[in-house]
Amino acid sequence: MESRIERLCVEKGLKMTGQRRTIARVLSEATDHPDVEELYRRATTLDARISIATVYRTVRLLEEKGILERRDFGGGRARYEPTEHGRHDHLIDIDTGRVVEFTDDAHVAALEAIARELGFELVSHRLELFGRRRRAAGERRPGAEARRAAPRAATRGTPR
Amino acid sequence: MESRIERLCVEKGLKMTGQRRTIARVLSEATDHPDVEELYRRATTLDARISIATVYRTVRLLEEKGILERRDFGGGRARYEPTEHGRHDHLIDIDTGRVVEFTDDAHVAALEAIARELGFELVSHRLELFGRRRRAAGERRPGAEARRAAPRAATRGTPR
DNA sequence: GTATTTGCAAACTTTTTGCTATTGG
DNA sequence: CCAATAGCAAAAAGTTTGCAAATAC
Repeated sequence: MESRIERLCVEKGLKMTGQRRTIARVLSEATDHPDVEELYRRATTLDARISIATVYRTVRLLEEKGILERRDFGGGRARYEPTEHGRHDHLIDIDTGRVVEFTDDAHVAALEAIARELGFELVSHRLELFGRRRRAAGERRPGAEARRAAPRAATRGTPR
Repeated sequence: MESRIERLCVEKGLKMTGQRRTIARVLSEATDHPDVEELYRRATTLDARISIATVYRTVRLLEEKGILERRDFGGGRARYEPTEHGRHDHLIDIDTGRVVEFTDDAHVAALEAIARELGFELVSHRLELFGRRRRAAGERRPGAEARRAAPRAATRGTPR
């Protein structure tokens, strides 16, 4: 079956190689925000003859075509997600790194107003909230070290 | 004269070497958001025996001490600015790359509400607006190519 | 059939690090 | 004096690219 992303690729007139089909499928099935290495891992599970260079070239191409969007949640790696119709922003759990999506309908208007006040027309925006899970009374949260480390998501040279 | 950043360093008990003093001064005098290479350039103008490794180590240290804040405006390089008392966000002119600062007092409350609704306590946030200068009627704006290229600020491998 | 795409490995950019020499307090 | 820091050059990590072989249309 043809994946959603594959359909979009065809619509854009892209030549559909086996590799692209596989990557498109991985992207269509993803509900998170994988980085290139993760995409590569998932893709090679389905088809071993895909190189990481192809994954890089493909995400770049799909981004240029407006099919994918590149995100940066800190940590030095670009992460990707399919372009959605409904625009949304992200909240990152600083203890676990988990990403929660939310929409900010009412918000965008406020942002537009801010931009206009500064003499600009708002083209796009990036809003990321960093938060900590609120626990019920008495509930304990993860170790203190994690709490110290998390706020600055992994500095570049993090060993795997 | 002791620069503002240098004073903060001393307060934090940091050993003030000549190099750090120079970098602190450069940071204190900056009104923009320089990346490491730019800091290095400015610092070596004042004192030639500063290595780029020291600049990297210093910004990292100052960031850990809460004296500096790391920003990412796209383009693959981290940019730095002294921690301000008044919190502010950024609007990036997608035609010129110029960064405009603004405060969003009323906004933060709204963000906190969003986080709370999702079950989180807001720790920090990142808000960047990307906009285009609004011109008076009849005024022309920069070439169309620039407009196409700008939204994705320079991909990694940009030649100097 | 031919223009595109792939794999591979090498190059490149940004950032970190090991080691020795230097220096601030 | 001695722990902390600097310089240098090499290593990492992420990403891009040149080129020959493979492939979609």
